[in-house]
Amino acid sequence: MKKNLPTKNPALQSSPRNFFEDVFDLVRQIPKGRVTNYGAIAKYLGSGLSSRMVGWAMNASHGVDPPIPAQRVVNRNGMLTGKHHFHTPTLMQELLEKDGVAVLNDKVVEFTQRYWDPEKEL
DNA sequence: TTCCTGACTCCAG
DNA sequence: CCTGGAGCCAGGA
Repeated sequence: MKKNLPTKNPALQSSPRNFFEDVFDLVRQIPKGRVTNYGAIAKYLGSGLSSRMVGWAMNASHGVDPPIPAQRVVNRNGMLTGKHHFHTPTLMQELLEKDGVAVLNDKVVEFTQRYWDPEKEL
């Protein structure tokens, strides 16, 4: 029993609803101008999760309402590894800059200062 | 069912 | 400092 969800998103229909729900919910809580990484989300959400799963969830975040600020999730080095999964390869950076986050060479500038740790902030 | 792949991370060399 | 391999969990072929 994990289907029959009232959603049009196929990813949400055939997967553990909690997982996506939790990831999306947490990502939405990332403050504007801050960023976090996949591992931190995985760790915060629970023990069994791996960072790959978080990226996998982000892959399903398109077309979700309310929108997911997926641009605020980068890898542990602050690099925009997921940029190619956006509508355009430059969209992720553009969204971050709109958030007031400078990006240089696919990396978040001053990543350690911008870093937002859910375990500490929540 | 087995095998491959992935928006990641850690550890060894 | 950089590279490579293993671990990770779920989904698709």
